[in-house]
Amino acid sequence: MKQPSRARLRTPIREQQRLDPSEREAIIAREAVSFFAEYGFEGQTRELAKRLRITQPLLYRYFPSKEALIERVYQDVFVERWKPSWEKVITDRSVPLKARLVHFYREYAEAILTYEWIRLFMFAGLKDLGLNARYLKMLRERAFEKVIEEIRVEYGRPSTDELPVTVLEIEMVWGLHAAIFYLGVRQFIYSMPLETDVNSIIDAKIATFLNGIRPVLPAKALV
Amino acid sequence: MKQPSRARLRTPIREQQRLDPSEREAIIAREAVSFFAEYGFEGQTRELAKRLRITQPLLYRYFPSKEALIERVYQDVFVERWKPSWEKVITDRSVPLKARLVHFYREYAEAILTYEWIRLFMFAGLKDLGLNARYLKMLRERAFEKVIEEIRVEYGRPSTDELPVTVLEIEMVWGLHAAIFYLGVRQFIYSMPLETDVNSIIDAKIATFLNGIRPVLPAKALV
DNA sequence: AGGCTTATTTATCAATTGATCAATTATTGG
DNA sequence: CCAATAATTGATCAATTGATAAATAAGCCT
Repeated sequence: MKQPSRARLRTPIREQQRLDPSEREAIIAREAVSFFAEYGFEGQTRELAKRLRITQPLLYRYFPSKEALIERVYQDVFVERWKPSWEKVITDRSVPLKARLVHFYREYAEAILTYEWIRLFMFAGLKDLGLNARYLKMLRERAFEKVIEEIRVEYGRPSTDELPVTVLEIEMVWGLHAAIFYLGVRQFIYSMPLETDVNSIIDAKIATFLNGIRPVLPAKALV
Repeated sequence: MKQPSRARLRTPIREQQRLDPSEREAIIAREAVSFFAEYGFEGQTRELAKRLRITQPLLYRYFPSKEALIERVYQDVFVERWKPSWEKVITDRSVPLKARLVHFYREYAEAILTYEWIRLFMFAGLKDLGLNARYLKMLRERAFEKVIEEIRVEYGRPSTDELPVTVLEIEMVWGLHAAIFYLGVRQFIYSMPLETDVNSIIDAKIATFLNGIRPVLPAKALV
């Protein structure tokens, strides 16, 4: 942080030190996201400290344990990156349904198709913890079920209040979700660069999805 | 470990010991598959030994290192479980195309939609090693490209020899693959039991796939 | 039965690794 | 400029963990 007051300032050999606690904490959390995404949660605290150019015990000044740091990573990646506005995008009936879905899924894909999100989510799943099930329950309530309700309305079918979402309907939405998620898996877990534009794939999948879901929608209500 | 030779034989409290080397090796390899699938490759050799009811150094009698044992696991799961007969199923033109695809994908799904296969594949991917890219290259050559060739023939399009597989075509196949694979992810990584029959999902996905791929096939050849 | 081969165990090493605590030093307020 | 606060480091602990070597003992062969 400090530049020796009277030293000739060539290349600043030493970088800053003694940061403001809130700043240091943010820096550690940010680097931890990148670090654990790369090495998994078995990544060593010493290695993380080295990347941060600090000593390993300093981590424990800011986080009581490695587990607490990992919890922070979950929070920053899986909770903070969910945008509540997406729920409004899905349900805004002043916009055509297909456009809404394209809007939502493009933005959602942009949020989760990152090295950090995809790998951390998979690491978390393999470790269990129930984090994934919890996240996907949230996703189902805030997105999947809303999508189905909007489709029901669009095609004049019974509301999901009258007739709960069926297994087949939810399975169709899962299929769309799988297609998007798998793009991330190919890139960031299999290290296979995509040869196509993500948005165009998403658009195509949504078109296929909207066609495919019609046959599995419940019959029109008897008014 | 030993059963006193003249002891009255009630419940055989201790099991056998001093197995034939080939048998012991097979037992270790089998348990290692299950063990690493559960805990990942950071699972400890002592823990594995405990599950095998043997001591940890004995593992090193049969495998020179932990890494060698992991290689064996890869071999047994990813190489041995691929059935060459599948390639004949795909290309057997005495059978209708859709039936062939259903046949292949159902059997393939049965092979990979297991706790061991799905989790080990994901663990391997996160660790890198290029194993996944290698496997998927094999899958592309032995299955994906054959599938596309058969579809081309079915619809009277140019052979993949004349006109190589296009990005859009392969992307369609990836989509089908993703749908199947993701069923395994939901079950064995997210611990979310499926509410539907796998085969019926596969059948539906194949139907959708065959519809969706028509528009992306290259134009008919000018004969 | 007895001895020999070798499968298996016991003991142990060296390197890691999460965590703790006291010493150090950068920075601020007076 | 100096002293107090506290951010940062150095030293170190205890538990793990992959691996090795010597001791033990199971079971086959004659």
